[in-house]
Amino acid sequence: MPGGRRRIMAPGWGRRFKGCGYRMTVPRQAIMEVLSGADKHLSAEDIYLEVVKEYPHVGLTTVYRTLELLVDMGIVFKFDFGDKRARYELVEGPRAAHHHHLVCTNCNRIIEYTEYLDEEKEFLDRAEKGLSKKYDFEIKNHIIQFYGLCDKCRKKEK
Amino acid sequence: MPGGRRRIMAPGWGRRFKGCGYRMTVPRQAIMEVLSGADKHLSAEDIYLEVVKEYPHVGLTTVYRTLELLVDMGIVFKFDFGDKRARYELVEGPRAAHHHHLVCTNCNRIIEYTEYLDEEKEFLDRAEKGLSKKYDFEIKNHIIQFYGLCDKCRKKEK
DNA sequence: GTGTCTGCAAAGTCTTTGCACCATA
DNA sequence: TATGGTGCAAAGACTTTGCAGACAC
Repeated sequence: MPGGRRRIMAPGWGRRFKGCGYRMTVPRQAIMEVLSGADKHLSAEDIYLEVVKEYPHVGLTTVYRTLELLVDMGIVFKFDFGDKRARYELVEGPRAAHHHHLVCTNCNRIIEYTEYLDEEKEFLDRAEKGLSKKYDFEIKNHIIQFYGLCDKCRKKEK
Repeated sequence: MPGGRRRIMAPGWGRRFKGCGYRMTVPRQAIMEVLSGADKHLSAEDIYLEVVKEYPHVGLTTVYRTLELLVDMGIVFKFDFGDKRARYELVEGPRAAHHHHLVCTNCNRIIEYTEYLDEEKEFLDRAEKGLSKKYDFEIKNHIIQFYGLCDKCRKKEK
């Protein structure tokens, strides 16, 4: 379901893995394909279910291990939305336009938005520059999330 | 340890609980005191260990249940830093100056910063206003986190 | 007195680990 | 062939649930 029928060969990844001292394998290839074709952040289980359709022998453990690898390599970003399962998303990729999230604290619905990115960029550039200098901290990524009630839950509360 | 020896009576809370249809009890009072005296975001267990010092009969379950209540009431904010345990912090309170976090993805150290809040406010005000209108979303809170490597971990990596 | 709250123990959920076998380079 | 990778099952960590007894109002 996530990623649909698309088969994307994700060609450059083998090199990327090798460059980091890792091997390219069938499960890893499959996971990269799912991530490349995904149109939203996926949980480990989402990815697993997708991979298993084509490669039934692959285990959930491998998905977790590969995701950890990908996060370490900086290829994938890991999100926490407050429900307990983590979500994963390609840092850069065909559809990985930069975006942020509105998280409904009642029903856990997640709305992505891409507005205000210019204003954001201006603010973030300044903050990142200043903070990394002041705290000697190498910033690799950031997250902005707004929490509150989505339209449906607001209506219910009334 | 978190919160030290301070005993803060947190007087208004009883009314707040009642106002929401809940009762003020000894464990709840104790938890509010710990949160009020805390000088950083605490995990459920941190709070539990602190409460138990004074009220040994209180259970961890009650801490979890109370925190959930407090989050629902909008009194406490719940953070996820990527390690799996959630952290809690009073939304407003004696020392709850607004701040954000730098999270080291290697050692999980968390650095709070309060710089750039003016620039941030400007950007956030505009974004909040626009987003809540566009998505009919009632924004109650927000989070900004930068991920990367802290000074110590940068040195180690070299 | 009544409905809420609490503690304990047990269950649940997501994630990680141990280990023997397998596959990539 | 030598490591690194994999799957399965079991363990682990944090959090939630069930239930009888206790307490606030």
